[in-house]
Amino acid sequence: MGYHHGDLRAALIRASFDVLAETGLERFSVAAVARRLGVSSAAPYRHFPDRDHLLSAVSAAAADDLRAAIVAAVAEDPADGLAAAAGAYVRYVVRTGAGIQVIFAAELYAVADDDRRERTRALMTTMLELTGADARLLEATLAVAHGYASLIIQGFFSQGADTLEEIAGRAAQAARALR
Amino acid sequence: MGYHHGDLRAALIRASFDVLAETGLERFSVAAVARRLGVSSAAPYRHFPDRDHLLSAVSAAAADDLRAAIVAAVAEDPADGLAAAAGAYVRYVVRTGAGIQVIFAAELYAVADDDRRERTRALMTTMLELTGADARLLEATLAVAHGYASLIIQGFFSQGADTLEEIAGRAAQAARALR
DNA sequence: AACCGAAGTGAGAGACCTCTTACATCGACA
DNA sequence: TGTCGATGTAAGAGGTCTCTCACTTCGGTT
Repeated sequence: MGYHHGDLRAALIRASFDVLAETGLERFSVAAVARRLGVSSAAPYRHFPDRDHLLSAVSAAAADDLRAAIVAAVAEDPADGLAAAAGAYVRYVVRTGAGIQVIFAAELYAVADDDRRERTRALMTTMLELTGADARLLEATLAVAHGYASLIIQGFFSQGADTLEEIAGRAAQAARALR
Repeated sequence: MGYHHGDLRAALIRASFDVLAETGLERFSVAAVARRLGVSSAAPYRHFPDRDHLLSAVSAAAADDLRAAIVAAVAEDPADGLAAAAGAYVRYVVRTGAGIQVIFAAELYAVADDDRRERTRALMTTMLELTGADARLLEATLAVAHGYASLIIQGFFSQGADTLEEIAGRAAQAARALR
């Protein structure tokens, strides 16, 4: 594949996940994403007007993926929907490593990207509709899942001691207790 | 107050909290802390060998403060200890705005600062001892509190709609349900 | 009173980042 | 086949940051 990449826009979003997982949002840079793809550091600006818009697109993609993962998990175990959703949430974070850092990142709200905001909202309302939980219980469940996920990302769990799968299970268990 | 500051070391740590609250860990910089205190950007390096050691000291201070807040809250309502602790955790975040971003930040584990690690550990064992909870329940409670706290910091709750105090109450309520 | 060390300062090297500009390449379509 | 627009590049302006170095200030000790 030569001068032209093919689908750089999509590749940038995918590579951004990797960079976020490796360095964290804190050290995320457009330049690092470009390097990872072997394109010049100017190339991303053909597809996104600035760094924040790239991150915003990453955020929208993450919200969509997470939503899909939750939908699938709830479909598999509808009777225990919220717990399944919480487990899926944590597993998603383990898999993608980063989406979460960006889905709810306030700084990105500055970007005039209604798409993103909408997809985050869709994520929430989907959970509401699927599980039939009231807003309060949903909020608590989200907090549990987000708490476990954040702790994982921040390196709270000494690796090796617990499988991430075990942690996801405990998150689901905790969500179940909330009801 | 002239050329010499008095207690710049402590002032740096305090100002770091403000900077963290305003800009987030993501955009934290030693230079910004120095600016805020009106000292030269070289001054902090008289007290901390590098940026990570400053953040590590901030982290240790945050862990201590949070621990004290939790101890006080549990003492006030020992029968409902874990819920009180969760509420205190969220309120602490609201008050200091930032400590949490740094207490569990994996990147700082690189710093050879056993003090910090120890104080984070003390925070956990204190909760264990005070409340008599088993490790599993404690973990779930921490996740709830940390989840609510992270969501607040990330701007998930549209301000105005809920008082932060109300949110802290809901976090405590959720923690209570876990038992 | 003189001095010494702790704690400041100003200047700047070196790294990295964001984003711009002028130019190069290539695929699609006339 | 020729050309044109989309998508890439190289170079660089301008910014911020971390951390260093040589020098200054000043409180406390002798």
